[in-house]
Amino acid sequence: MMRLMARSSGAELALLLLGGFQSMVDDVVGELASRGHEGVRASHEFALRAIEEGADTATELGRRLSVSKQAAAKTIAALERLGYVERETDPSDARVKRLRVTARGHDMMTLGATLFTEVRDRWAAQIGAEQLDALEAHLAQLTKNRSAGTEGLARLGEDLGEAI
Amino acid sequence: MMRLMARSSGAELALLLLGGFQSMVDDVVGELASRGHEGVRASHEFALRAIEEGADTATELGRRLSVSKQAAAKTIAALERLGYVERETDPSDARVKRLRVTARGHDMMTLGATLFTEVRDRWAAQIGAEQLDALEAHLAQLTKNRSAGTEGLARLGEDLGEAI
DNA sequence: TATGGGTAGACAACCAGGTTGTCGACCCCG
DNA sequence: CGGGGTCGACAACCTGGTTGTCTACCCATA
Repeated sequence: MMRLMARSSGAELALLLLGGFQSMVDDVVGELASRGHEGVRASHEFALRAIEEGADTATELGRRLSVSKQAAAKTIAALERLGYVERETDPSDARVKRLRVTARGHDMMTLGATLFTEVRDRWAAQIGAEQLDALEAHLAQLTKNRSAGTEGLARLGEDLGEAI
Repeated sequence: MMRLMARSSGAELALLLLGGFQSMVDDVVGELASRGHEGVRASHEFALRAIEEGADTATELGRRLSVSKQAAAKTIAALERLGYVERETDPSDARVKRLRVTARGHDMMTLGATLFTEVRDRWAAQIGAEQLDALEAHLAQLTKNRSAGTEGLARLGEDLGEAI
């Protein structure tokens, strides 16, 4: 029996995709930390963006992120602790706690977006803008039948379990 | 202030990479489950491969996976429970429990590798083999300075935390 | 030969981020 | 005015990591 069986080319590709993702995220999160946003995780950025885009209650955030409302509530608690969102009871419906992204939250979102784009620009410089555009387009095509948006993030835990 | 701020193109790319990874893994794990390997996670496949390639003790597996030996021990326990590895005390060093991949373990690894490759082949059919090769080559180039191998997997939890 | 330093693995406590289930408060419709 | 559905809180639990501590063991050296 042969030892050291070659890693399948498919698995290689999966690892490469994961590595690319990790690389970007590590970079952005690290830079974010060094610019006054310690403790933030990429998930926070995505959740914050969802809130800003209208998911301004725990239940709705859970829906957008494809996660239970309890899980969303935990994320919100973290966001609140870090000063990125504020909660206040909706005057027109005493059941709901309305979420509002704070100024610091907006700062973080903006900086995060910028940092992500900077990484992408660096990549473009490295392999050529056309190549990177093509890579992105192909990836979009290959995953277009699945929910590749922010919702996908929610299933990361699950997929990670499966994936790591 | 404008609402609905566009997602940064960089973040978009990160999400695409993650989506691609998830897509492959979901596919493979699902197929594995339907072929007699229920309960296996992609991490198991990677850990098993590391064991087969020589990381045949808990401590060494931890090293390869960039994870604590305790975490490696938990993975090994899962692998053992699923019947993919066996442990026995090393006759020449009573401290170590030597790991051995079982026949079923080899089956799973082989099938997993095949399934990953099949997904890759499907992708090649979808966007063209040259395009996929180029995508892979570019990704490899972009991540070549980081440990893009199996070790990266271990940090998934961490990165996920950061990333989701 | 005794002893002590380093290593392997077991065990416990803990944490993060998910899950489900239950509950009280509340809205709104009939 | 009463009841069904929704919101958020709380509790218990799971998974897959972490650190710290402990015992058993190997090995080198005084």
